Amino acid sequence: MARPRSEDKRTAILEAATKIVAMLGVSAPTAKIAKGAGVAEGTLFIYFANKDELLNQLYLELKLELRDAMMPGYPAGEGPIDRSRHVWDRYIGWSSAHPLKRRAMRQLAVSDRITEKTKRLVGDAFGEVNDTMRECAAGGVLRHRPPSFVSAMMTAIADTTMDFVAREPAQAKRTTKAAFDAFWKAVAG
Amino acid sequence: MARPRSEDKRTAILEAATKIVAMLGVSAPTAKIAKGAGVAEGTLFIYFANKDELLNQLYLELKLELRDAMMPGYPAGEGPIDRSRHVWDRYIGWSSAHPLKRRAMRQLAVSDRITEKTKRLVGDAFGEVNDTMRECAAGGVLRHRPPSFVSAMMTAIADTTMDFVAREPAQAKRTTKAAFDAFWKAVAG
Amino acid sequence: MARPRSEDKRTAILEAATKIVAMLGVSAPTAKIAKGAGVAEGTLFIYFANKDELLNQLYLELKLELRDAMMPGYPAGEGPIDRSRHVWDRYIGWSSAHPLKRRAMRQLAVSDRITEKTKRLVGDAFGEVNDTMRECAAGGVLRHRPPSFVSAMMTAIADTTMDFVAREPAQAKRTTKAAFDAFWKAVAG
Amino acid sequence: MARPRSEDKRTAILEAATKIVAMLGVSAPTAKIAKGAGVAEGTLFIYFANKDELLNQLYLELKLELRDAMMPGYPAGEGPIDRSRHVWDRYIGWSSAHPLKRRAMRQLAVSDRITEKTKRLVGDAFGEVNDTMRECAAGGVLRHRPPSFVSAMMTAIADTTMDFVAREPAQAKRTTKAAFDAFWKAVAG
DNA sequence: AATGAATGAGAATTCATTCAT
DNA sequence: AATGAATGAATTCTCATTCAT
Repeated sequence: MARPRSEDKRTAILEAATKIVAMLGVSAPTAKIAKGAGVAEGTLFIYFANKDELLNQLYLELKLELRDAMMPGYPAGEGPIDRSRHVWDRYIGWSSAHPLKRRAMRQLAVSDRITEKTKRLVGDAFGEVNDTMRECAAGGVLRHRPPSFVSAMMTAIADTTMDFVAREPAQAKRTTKAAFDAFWKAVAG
Repeated sequence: MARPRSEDKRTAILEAATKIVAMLGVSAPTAKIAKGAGVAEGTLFIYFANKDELLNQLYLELKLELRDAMMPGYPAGEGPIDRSRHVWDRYIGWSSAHPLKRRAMRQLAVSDRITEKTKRLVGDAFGEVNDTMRECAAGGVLRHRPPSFVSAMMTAIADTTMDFVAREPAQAKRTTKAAFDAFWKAVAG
Repeated sequence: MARPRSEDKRTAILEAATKIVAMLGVSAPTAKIAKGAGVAEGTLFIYFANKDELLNQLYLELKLELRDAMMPGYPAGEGPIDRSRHVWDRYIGWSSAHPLKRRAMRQLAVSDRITEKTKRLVGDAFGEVNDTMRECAAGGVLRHRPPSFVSAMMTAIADTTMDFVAREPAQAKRTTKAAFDAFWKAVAG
Repeated sequence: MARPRSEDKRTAILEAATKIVAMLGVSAPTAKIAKGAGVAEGTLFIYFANKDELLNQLYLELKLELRDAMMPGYPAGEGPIDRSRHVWDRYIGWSSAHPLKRRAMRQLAVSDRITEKTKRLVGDAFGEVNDTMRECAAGGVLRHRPPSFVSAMMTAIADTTMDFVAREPAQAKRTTKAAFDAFWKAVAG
């Protein structure tokens, strides 16, 4: 297990892992992931000590990417509903644009292979998002709950929304609109 | 006639599967499930043709049990908020009382091993629950969405709630109360 | 393992075994044989102590049936070629009429599960057939070989013939005729 | 590059398979074959995708080896009986020298695991042998039959011969001689 | 560093046989 | 006697990980 040399290969492995985990779950064979990345089976273990480390890294990177997609352009000067809407739209937008990433993230989230440490790192990374959520929820029934609860609520509502959008794409606009209204009432109403 | 097939053993296998799947996911070995049920490895395949059938049956039974826990005592004569509250309380109550069942249900739900047929059976079984949800949502922003969407929303919000209750049991009451208020505003507000 | 009561059941098991062994080989499961015979899995072991005994009995019965099909109507008064032709025709006739029995017999013959004892019993049973063969071969190049060798030769030539007839049924008559001529030349020429 | 795939190991697996299949039939466990070859159980599946492929390859290689043993030194200039005798001697010689190979070949031939494709490849490979047989049979009763029929007849007669040689080795010479005479009369007489 | 052959501990099933009913 | 549920060893094949090249 020597020191890895190519950042490209690491990225290729993580991208292949996204696809394969999305499709086959966390029990996806490392050999398939390596093949998808265009590297040899053994090479994977140069970049990741073992499969668990790969899965944890993947989860972390996906979550960080999602976070990075949510904040830019945040309308700090606007009212809470606009700020909330911004976060919501970004979340829905990123998830719709990257269905495999979303599916992989979910598979990882329910698996027992994501360590507490990884979960903590993810929590830390979402500090800014949570702050935003706190502001949005400042006047609502959840104002005394931890901000991560509000974030989780948004994620839960948005994920459910996307499941239905996937089932009935024709209603996408209306479903998303209604779901945001519901979410807004939930946190701020 | 030979020994009759024992309902007790079938139940024991399903109960063991609940525990093991909750802990290890759908890749839980059938050998461990059989051992947990106190039967031989081969016996499992007398009661379930293969692992997929076991997983589908388990999912169906858990969902039916949850449904049966939700409806009794439904206050049909009361106003929507009370009726809604009834369903919510029952859902939270059952899930808190059976954390392993809830966890197993989730593992199964995100796996790709639950067939469309099983999903349809579950959907049919929740007809009454969905009717209730439709009534509750009649005046809210989700009134034009399918009732199963409202049900799914409640499940999502309640599941998120329970995750936080599990993390901070001291705040259970307050968290649950606030979450119900949020849910109520979301669907009826 | 009590004493079996019904000869019908024994026969049913052997008949089912013929079909199943013909189709699946000697590794055919006893459960399938029992099902084919319309009896319970355990019943098979009342009539046959174990699978090996079933297979040996089956082999013996098939061979005896074949023998019984070959001798009746034997034209003792005719010349050797007619007598030989009689045996040949009977063998071809029986095998064509009972392709499953023939196939089962072959599967059993090449398996390692037929004991020496069974083989000896079969050899003894073919005494009369062998005597006939000795007479037929009396003037030929095989006259100093054991008569069972001549029998085996006929079986080998006839089996090969039937394989080709099965492949090209349109040529059945001509193939069979030519093969008999070849056989006759081989043993008597 | 990693270790290259070793031709030695492939050969060792096929040789072990020959022994084990000869003794136990096609139901011989792959684990035993691997052990016999001195490789790990999993290694077998690097060289052969699955058991069926192993069995088909084995059958093909044995048949090709037999063919290669039959033709060298073919006395093209001699008369038909000498040419025929050459093929016969080579067949008997190879089969006597490699009883396990012969037994394995038979087990495979009667099993249902040899695909049509493999059978066709074998048939193609025996084109030259069949041509020889056609010439030998040109003046006999089988002259209008397909040459593969004559080949099959020779194989059948020779196999029967070897069974008897195995039973009475003291008579080997005489039995083989008489059997060839019989064969010659059959095809050319 | 990169490769992919090699390993062997499982994984899901199957099946001959036993035994409670 | 007859049944078929119960058993658990055996079977084929997979896969994370190691290591010779």
